[in-house]
Amino acid sequence: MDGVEGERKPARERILDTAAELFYREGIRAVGIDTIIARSGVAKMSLYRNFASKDDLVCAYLERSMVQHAAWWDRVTARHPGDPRTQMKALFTALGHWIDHPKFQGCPFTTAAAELRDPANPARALALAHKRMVRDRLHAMAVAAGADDPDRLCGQLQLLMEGAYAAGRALDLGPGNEAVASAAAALIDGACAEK
Amino acid sequence: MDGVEGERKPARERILDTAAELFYREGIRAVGIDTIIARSGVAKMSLYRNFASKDDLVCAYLERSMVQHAAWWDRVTARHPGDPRTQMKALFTALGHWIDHPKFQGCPFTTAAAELRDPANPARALALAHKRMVRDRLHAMAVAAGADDPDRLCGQLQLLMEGAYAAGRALDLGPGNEAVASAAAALIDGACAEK
DNA sequence: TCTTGATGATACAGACCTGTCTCTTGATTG
DNA sequence: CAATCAAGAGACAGGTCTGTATCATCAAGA
Repeated sequence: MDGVEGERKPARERILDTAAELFYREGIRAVGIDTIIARSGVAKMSLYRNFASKDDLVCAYLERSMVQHAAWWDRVTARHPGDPRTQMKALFTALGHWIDHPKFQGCPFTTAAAELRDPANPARALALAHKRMVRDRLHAMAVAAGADDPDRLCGQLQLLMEGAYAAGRALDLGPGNEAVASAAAALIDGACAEK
Repeated sequence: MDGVEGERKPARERILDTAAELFYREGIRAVGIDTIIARSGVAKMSLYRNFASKDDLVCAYLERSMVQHAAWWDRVTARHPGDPRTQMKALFTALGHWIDHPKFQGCPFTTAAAELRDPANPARALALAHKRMVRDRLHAMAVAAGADDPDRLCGQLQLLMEGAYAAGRALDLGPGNEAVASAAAALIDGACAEK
């Protein structure tokens, strides 16, 4: 309970930490239960006592990623309170930096959806739900920023966001850093022109 | 002996047709050799006589997709000879329409790269080579269109292109059709304005 | 007719994956 | 000390996957 520094984390957390890192870096289908077991130093039964199945573990990984993503979003926008236009630009600038990070491997939700095509897969449903949430938050910001056509700007920005995730290290393209921020600024300024 | 008269549908072609459809629709890792065999009505040994391995079949699928993509690109740009600016816009308008097609399932190369993370995988190398080729063609068009900063415009457009592929049916987002064309037009006009 | 080559059908080997079961260890608590 | 319970270790079952080997079929041509 008291989470002392020297103490080992509970099995469930070690499993989830390891699974998250491996799923993100190597892909969900490419990482087997046995690998997660070995890397987290946990018995197989400890995994299946904490998670009903691999699918369940994947869902836990995505749910935790959603929480982390929301925290990142809030952190960035909180730096420009009451200024949605600058908030939007700041999100894309931050995204451009994240793309250049050595650990960047694309969007975990987009990747999960690409790997898990079955519409009935609960992890896929989570990934789609996350994208809808992002869309809603972008739309609200576009409205708050006074865009002439918030739907259009929101759609354009989400295209750009997905493109930034796809074109990063995952595809070994050149530095997307500058292009992300500049494209977002061009679209935002174009859509919020004074009239 | 060598006289390759075109027989109606050699086994090799039936296999490649079936594999391409299944790989694209359901994913590469999700489709097994046995499924391809059953769906194309071919013996397993006929597959392995024509393709050294599943990896080899995946490469053949991607290589054929590259040819088809290049043909599509040429078809669209040929409608506006000598007008690179309109050519670029036409490419994104066409892309917006393709996204709404019922069979659209994202970019086959991006998906392949997402599924096959091993840097040594030859199919992954093909996917990355394709993206570089697209980048080069876009860059040449940006130069020809007289963009102030061709590198920047090229980067922005490729971000947008990847975003359009990712945000289509694969992620169940709203109609990207209009957003794709309008965002491209905004970026292109913005980059070629002062001249 | 006999040969030859391509293809279909099927069994099988070996590897890997998920998920279950049993046995043991070690820490906490009465 | 004794009881209890979470967790480690590892065997195992049942399935799927890739790739190989064997045998049967069928058509074309000398």
